[in-house]
Amino acid sequence: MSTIEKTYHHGDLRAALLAAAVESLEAGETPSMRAVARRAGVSPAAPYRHFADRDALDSALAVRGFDDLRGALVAALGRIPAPASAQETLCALAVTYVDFALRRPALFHLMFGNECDDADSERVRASGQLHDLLGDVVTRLFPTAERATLSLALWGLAHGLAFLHLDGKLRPEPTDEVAARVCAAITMILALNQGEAS
Amino acid sequence: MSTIEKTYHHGDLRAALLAAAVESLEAGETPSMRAVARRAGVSPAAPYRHFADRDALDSALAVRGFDDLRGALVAALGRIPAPASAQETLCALAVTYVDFALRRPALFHLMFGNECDDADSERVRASGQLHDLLGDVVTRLFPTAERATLSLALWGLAHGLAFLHLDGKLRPEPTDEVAARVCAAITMILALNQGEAS
DNA sequence: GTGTTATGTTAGCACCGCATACATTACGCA
DNA sequence: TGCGTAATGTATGCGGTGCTAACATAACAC
Repeated sequence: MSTIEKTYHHGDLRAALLAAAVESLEAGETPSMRAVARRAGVSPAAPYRHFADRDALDSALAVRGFDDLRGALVAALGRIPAPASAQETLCALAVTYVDFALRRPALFHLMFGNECDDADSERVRASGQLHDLLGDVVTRLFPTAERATLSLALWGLAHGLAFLHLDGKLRPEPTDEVAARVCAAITMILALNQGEAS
Repeated sequence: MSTIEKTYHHGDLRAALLAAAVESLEAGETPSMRAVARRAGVSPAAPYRHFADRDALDSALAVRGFDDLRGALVAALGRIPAPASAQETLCALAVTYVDFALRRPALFHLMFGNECDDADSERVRASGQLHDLLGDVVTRLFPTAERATLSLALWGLAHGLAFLHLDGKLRPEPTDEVAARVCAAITMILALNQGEAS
C-alpha cells in the first residue's frame, strides 16, 4: 500500500465502491448505496456518479459473481482426472455450483434472486458465458442429445439443489455432507432408468 | 359487503393486513409495514401488534404461498388420468411448479429467496407438508428408490427450472412454451440412459 | 490560459423499520 | 353492574435508506 493522499477526486472510485460492496457482502451486510459510500470514505451521493441506481450496483456485483462462478467451474473441470465419466464430471460441477452458493449466499442471491434486467449488457454477457460453458460440457458428454434441453435440465438440477440447500434446509451442515448429497442426487438421476435406481 | 363502521378496534386487523400485503404483492409492490398499514387504513405502527417485525410478515405470506403451491400441486395430481406414467406425473408436477413461480414471482421469491427462519413453526409446517407431498409421489412412482435422495433430486430439478425461468431467461415468453420446455427437460432427464437421450 | 466536462460535496425530500409512550376498547371477574 | 387488566389501536420520533438538485472542484482539450 502506498501512502494515501486525500484528494477531492478519488482516482478510481468505481473500483473502490465495488470493493467496498464486496466487503459488505462478505461481512453479511446488505450493501446499500450510502453504506458503500461510507466505506469508501466518500459522500453519500458520490456513488450515483458511477452507478445509476441501486439496481446498477447490484448488477455490477452480479457480473462479478457470474465471472467468479464460471472460474470456479472451469477450475473444477481442470481438477477432474482425464478419463472421467459423465457422472463424475457432472457431480464435480454440481458440487462446485452448490458449494459456491453456500460459501457466498448473499452474492448468489444477488445473481439469481431478483429479476434480471436485460438492459445491463455486461450482465447478459457474464451469464451467457456461464450458459455456454455448461452447454459445451453437455455436448461433450452427450454428443447425441439436444443441447439446449439437456443443458437446461442439468443446470436446473444444480441450480435447484443450490437454492434448496441455501434456503430450504438445515443450514450449518458440514459441506462434505452437502457434497455427498448433491452427488448422490446427480447419480440417482443419471441412473434412474438404468436398473431402477439401485 | 356490509356497511363498514369505523371503530377504534379493527376487528380482524391481522387478516386485513395479510390481505393488504397480498394485494401489494399482486400489484408488483414490495409490501412494507407502513404500506400495508396504509392500505388497511390503520396507523403505521399498528401492524407491529400482529407481526413482530417485517420478517414475520414475510414469513406469514410465505406460509400462504406454501399452502397455495401445495394446493396447486395436488390439484394437478388430481387432473392426471388414472394410469399415468412416471414421466407424465412428474411433467405435470414440474409444469405446475414452474407455472406457479411465473404467475406469482414476488410470492415465490418471498418463499424461497431469503434465508428461512426455522423459528417460525408455521413456516416449517407448511414447507414440511410440501416436502411430504413430493416424497409420497416419489415413493409411489419409484418404490425401490431411496426416497430422500430421489425426492431431493426431483424437487431440485423443478425448483431450478422455476428459478431459471424466473430470473435468468427471457421473460415474456408464452406459458405454453415454458411448459413444453420444462416437460422436455424432465423427459430428457428421465430418458438419459435409456437410448442415449434420443 | 480558458471553457467544458467529469467527478466530487451539501442539503433535502419521501420513505422505511422500529421503539416508546399514550389512548381506547374488550373482557374476565366481583 | 362495575372495575381492573390486557389487548389493540395511535402519535411521535430516531436513524437509516434511495434519490435528486444545486453547487464546488479538478482534469482535460483547445
